[in-house]
Amino acid sequence: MENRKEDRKSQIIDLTLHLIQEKGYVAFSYDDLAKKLGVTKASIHYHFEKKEDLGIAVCNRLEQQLKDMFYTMTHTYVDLEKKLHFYVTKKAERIKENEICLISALQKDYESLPAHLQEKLASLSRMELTYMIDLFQEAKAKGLLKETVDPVAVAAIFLSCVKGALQYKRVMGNDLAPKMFNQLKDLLLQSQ
Amino acid sequence: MENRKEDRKSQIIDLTLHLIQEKGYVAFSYDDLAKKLGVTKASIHYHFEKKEDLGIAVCNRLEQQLKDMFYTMTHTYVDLEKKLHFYVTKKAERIKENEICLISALQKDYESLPAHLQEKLASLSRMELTYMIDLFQEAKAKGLLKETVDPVAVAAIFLSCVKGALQYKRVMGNDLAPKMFNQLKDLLLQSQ
DNA sequence: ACTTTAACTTACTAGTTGGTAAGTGTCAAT
DNA sequence: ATTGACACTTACCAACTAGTAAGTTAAAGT
Repeated sequence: MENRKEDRKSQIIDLTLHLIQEKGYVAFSYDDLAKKLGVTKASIHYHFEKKEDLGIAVCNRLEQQLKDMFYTMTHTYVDLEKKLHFYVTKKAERIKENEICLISALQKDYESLPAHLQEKLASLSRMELTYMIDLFQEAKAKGLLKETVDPVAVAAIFLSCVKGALQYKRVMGNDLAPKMFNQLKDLLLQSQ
Repeated sequence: MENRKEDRKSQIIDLTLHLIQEKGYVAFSYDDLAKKLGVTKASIHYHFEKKEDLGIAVCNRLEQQLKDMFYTMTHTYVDLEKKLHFYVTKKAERIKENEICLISALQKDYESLPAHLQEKLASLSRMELTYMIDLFQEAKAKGLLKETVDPVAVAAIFLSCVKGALQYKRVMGNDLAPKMFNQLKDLLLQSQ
């Protein structure tokens, strides 16, 4: 059957996602995967011949997740304030589960990445920022944001804070992230 | 002479700083150091027996740099805007040299770090944030910031943006970072 | 019954990693 | 002249890395 193969492939990608979050691209190994799946290293190489192939598969999965999330966000809510709130809480949930942003996790090993993966990752990063810019642009057009707000700048600020909050959580506890996002809400949203 | 030894030690720490920025703690090796210094690997082990020892020396160097910088910042300027501007431009200089924040660079490999280094790094990270909180607290007391500003939250937001800007520079070019910091200035400072 | 294919395992290679033991040359102090 | 510390080098080691070649097993297709 066709899906048996796809199941195992998918399983490997899932596991790799978690391992990259935990250790990064350089530090995770085919042996880590093999041991956790109860198979041999060579079996992983059968599904993904080179580490780079697996890395690209992970990036594609990430791209799909990002697209799905922004699709859900823009199509399940009409109200733009709720769209933003959806994104913030969705990301905030992951902070509580100790899930570091995967794009950040890959970005840290950028210099050690094969060229093809570097490009993939750069385009992923641009994509995420572009989605965010669109969102703030739309929100501003509807008068939800303060007049002085530049959508490009706040998109970058917002994403930096999401990624930063995840890092600070480890050393500063759980209270900091909500404070940060409440503060951002106060600073950005038009008070009525 | 005493300083011959300290020179070489210092030289190794300097090089390690750059290598960690480039590749991270896990990915840099004693062989990298040895080749760049034109000596053998064993010679590096003579100065820093374990990789962890070198890691701790790097953290201590970092701590001193951080203390020096905040000392300079708080004692050469009175105005908060100028203090922050000093901090941002100091960091911005490093952006141009493709130097990402070293604390961030180490933080990304957190899970792979020896326990002692994890603690050292956590305290370094807390220290940086605490300095920043003090700064914003002082500024708020002087009425420079908006009433709704929480010093703890904005300190974390500001540092997240500094670290985030460094990462976005690679994929988004040089224009984004200034936009982010001008926006933050607009959002935080009391307009008159 | 035969062939093919997917999904492996066994057994390996070559290179790199952090780390060590033992020896070498240089130099300053005694 | 001898000692002793310093800053190394040579020559290792065991563990781990990505990656490969060849053989195995089970199931599906013909």
